[in-house]
Amino acid sequence: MIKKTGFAESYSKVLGRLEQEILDVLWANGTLSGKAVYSNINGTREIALTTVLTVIERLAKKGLLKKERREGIYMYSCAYSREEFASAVSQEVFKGIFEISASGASASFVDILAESDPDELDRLSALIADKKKELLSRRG
Amino acid sequence: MIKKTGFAESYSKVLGRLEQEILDVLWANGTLSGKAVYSNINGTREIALTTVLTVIERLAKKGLLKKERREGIYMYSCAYSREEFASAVSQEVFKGIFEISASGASASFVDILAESDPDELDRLSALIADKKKELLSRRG
DNA sequence: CTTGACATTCTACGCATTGTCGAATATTAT
DNA sequence: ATAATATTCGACAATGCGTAGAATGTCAAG
Repeated sequence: MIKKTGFAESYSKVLGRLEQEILDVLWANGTLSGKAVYSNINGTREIALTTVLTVIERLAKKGLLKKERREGIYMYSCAYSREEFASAVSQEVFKGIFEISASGASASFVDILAESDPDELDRLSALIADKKKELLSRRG
Repeated sequence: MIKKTGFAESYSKVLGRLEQEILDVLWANGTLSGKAVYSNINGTREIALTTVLTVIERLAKKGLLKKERREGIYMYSCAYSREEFASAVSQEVFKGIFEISASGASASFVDILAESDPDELDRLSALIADKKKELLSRRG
């Protein structure tokens, strides 16, 4: 068991709230106009159109969204799938954590994975098996 | 293989540079005065004493450092071991990433783990097996 | 070609976090 | 008490995110 420390919450930030919402909407819907994204989010909470558009633009500028003009208006879509995005971010985050301590990380990973998506445990086992084979064949 | 995306670096930040340096010095040395921490870091690069002290204070305020007066001056030490810290931060970070995509995260985790510490793969297998048992017994 | 509706961009503020320090204050030893 | 040393305070810059009004651009109908 791992102690409740209270300090760690602040380090969990991968995406801001609105950024996350925007990506979620686009992952769910494929390609949408800025206004359509806004409509989705505004259905849930009060927010100004320009707020959503501003953050959409920032995400596009960062390369997370594709922007293309279609029949007069700009349409946005995610530049990376959920999985691609999670992979890329994970790589960096994991590197950072391993720099602190590799041993502490594995245990936490399994704990949290089991909590958030137990079925993934099997898939993870398979991934490890594959990776081991890969390593062996590379050496042998 | 995972594509180089370029956007992910910014999301890897767990600690700021100076924060990390300070914790590293204290993890390596146990308990030190602020000035001693400063000396360690100043040996590597130019920095003002007060800069180091300020960040030390912030870390202490966050609960990451313990502060106690000993023979007239304040001494600092890490409130958590490297492993504890990595665990706690990992938990939060993993939660955040799993919200995006658990499968993408697993793949990356294995990749990076294999790269940075291949022997940990076996340990990870064992952890998964244990966790599965744990889940089964909890249900059954 | 002008006008009005709608789309897009610009600019800017607030807040939080981190790095950076000098100045002010407190403590201690002589 | 005074000088040296230790500690705290307040400040500024840079960055990132959320927020949104103002300004500008686009385009079709009249």
